[in-house]
Amino acid sequence: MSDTTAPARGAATLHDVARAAGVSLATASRVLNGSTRKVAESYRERVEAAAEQLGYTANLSAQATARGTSAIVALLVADIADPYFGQLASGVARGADEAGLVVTIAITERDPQREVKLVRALRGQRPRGLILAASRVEGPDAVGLQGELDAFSNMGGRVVVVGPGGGSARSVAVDNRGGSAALGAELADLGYRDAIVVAASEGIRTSDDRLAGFTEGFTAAGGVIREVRRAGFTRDAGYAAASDLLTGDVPAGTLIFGISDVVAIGIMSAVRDAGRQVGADIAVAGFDDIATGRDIRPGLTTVRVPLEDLGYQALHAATDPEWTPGEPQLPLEVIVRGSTPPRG
Amino acid sequence: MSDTTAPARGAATLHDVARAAGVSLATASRVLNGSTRKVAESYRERVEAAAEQLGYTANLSAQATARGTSAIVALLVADIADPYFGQLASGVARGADEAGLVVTIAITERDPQREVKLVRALRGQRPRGLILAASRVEGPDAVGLQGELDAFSNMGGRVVVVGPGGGSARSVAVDNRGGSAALGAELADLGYRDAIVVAASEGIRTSDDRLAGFTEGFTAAGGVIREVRRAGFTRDAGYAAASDLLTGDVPAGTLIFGISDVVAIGIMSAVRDAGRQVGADIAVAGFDDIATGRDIRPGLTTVRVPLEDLGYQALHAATDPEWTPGEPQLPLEVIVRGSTPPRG
DNA sequence: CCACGTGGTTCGCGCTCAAGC
DNA sequence: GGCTTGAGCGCGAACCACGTG
Repeated sequence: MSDTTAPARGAATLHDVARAAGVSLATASRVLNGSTRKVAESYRERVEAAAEQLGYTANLSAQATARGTSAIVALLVADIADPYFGQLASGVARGADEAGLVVTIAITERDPQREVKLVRALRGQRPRGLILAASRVEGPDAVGLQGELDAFSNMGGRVVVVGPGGGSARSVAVDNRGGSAALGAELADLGYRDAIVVAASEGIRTSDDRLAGFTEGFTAAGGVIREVRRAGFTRDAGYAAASDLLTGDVPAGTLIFGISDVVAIGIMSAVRDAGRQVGADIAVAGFDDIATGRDIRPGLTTVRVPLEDLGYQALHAATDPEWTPGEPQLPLEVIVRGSTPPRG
Repeated sequence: MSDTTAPARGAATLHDVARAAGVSLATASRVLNGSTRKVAESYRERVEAAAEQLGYTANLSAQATARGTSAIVALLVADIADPYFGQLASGVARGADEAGLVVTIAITERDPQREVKLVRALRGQRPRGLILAASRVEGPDAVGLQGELDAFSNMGGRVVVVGPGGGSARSVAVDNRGGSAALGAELADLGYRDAIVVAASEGIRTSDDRLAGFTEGFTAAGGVIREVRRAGFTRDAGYAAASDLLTGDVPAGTLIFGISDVVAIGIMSAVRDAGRQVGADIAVAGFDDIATGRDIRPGLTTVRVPLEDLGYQALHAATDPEWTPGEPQLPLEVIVRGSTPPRG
């Protein structure tokens, strides 16, 4: 008469379940945590009942050490409160859930040094995959990163970069150049002739590509890029850049293209705070189509990128053994809203 | 002449490091992963050098099984793309980072059944703490949840509920009632007399408290709640409720209070799509003060709750052994913006 | 001879998987 | 065939074995 059904301090172990069911550890393991081998129905039922009754849940850490591989995917973003990363993370989470994986998240705060440290720390978890959603994998800042990333790869983990990839990592990319070229062309068609671009620092591929594409599309259709301001990817950077811009002489009818929607929203606020009007006076456009762009007035003209799908694809790139780069190239779409009314 | 410095397939283990440094496992363990015991400087250096050179990082899973406790905190949110949860998660992540913890995140999609499954799955990780940011821990839906939560507690994990807590779980709460009472009073002072509230279902504490508080503050100052509509916590729910509302007769000067900013933003869009104007015509107010509320026009009147701090506190509630409920009650502040202009 | 301080050995954490009966 | 036994995953923490004073 042993105290079999004790709720126990500290989780029930597989051992407890096996004992309660009167079978061996291996048998219990087979029925509860998959295996190719079969086990007789009668045993299976007993084990399942015991597990249920003890509230057993496999200890994933132990499983991971025993199996040598974990069920974890790590996600690295610059700022989870930023809607861009939020939507992306949504897709990652959905995919992970479907695949029975758990996602751990870390925030770089856009600090390359911090990012290196985080990758190193995350490596400790031996995740199956690592998704980098906000990093420059090239350039001088990335020197330490590459080392960590390689170490991660050598460990058997898969590295996925969202955006322009580099090196051995898989990458899930968006056609930034093509999308902004289409945006530029469309806006020129609407009658805009003078544009200012608020971009990030040179060397940041996403920014460079969007700038290049926009320039291409806009000038080809007869527009002129008056100026390129260097800011960052945040709302406040956009606000500051535009505020500064507007202390100078910006004629009505000028278009300001923010390198991302978040930046563009900062620009819109700055325009208004400078006593100007968004739309007919100063037009604003962005890139990404975050949800907010739909609810602000005037609506924000932008290029829609299916962010959630992007995250979903990143997850699969990180976990599917056979995966071919640039699989389903995500469809981009120019969306014209009130922030860029047609210009006579 | 053994192949000591081999980069190795599959991560370097503590064993590798010890061998490379010519010491025992225990010594290597002592220098790399804390211990009360000392080890001679000469050994220490050799171990550290070897670890550095092999790119060693402790296997957290193995550590967790050996120690019997992990360095993980689990976070459960309804939707990570929702700015409310995004900002909250930001604070959780910051606190975790400071404490050397890793956070794993899961999305409930506001589905109670799903939530139960997730808690069970997360339990497998044996996290040190579990933060529930979006759940009703009371009511009929919560019956299964409570069981999982108890199991989690019995395992030695700490459960923290963001919002009105229940049962044995710690909770980090916001004074929803007081905040919305203040908001109601302030709006009545501005001259509003008729209000419609778009809330969530009855039984959801956050919604109930905000509704009760608002009613209290608004009526005490002479206002009248004309109607309470039941929707949900999403932008689309707010939009739908308000659209429906506006097919009926809603006189100018009416105030619509959305149970959260996200809902309020949906309401604003619906108001506009119905051909009405936000502000002097139909006034709108929300709760939370998400970042977007500052950038839309007119600005959204709301109650500011320091969401990031809330997340930060939740993390500490989940990890600090000595922690007293309702420690620093978070300061709330009514913020009046253009969506509720003073009414003659 | 007995503390003490420092390094090594060994067992076990909870689990999986290959080999045995 | 179906189940069990046993070895081992990477690590931590007792425990033991020395060498000093």
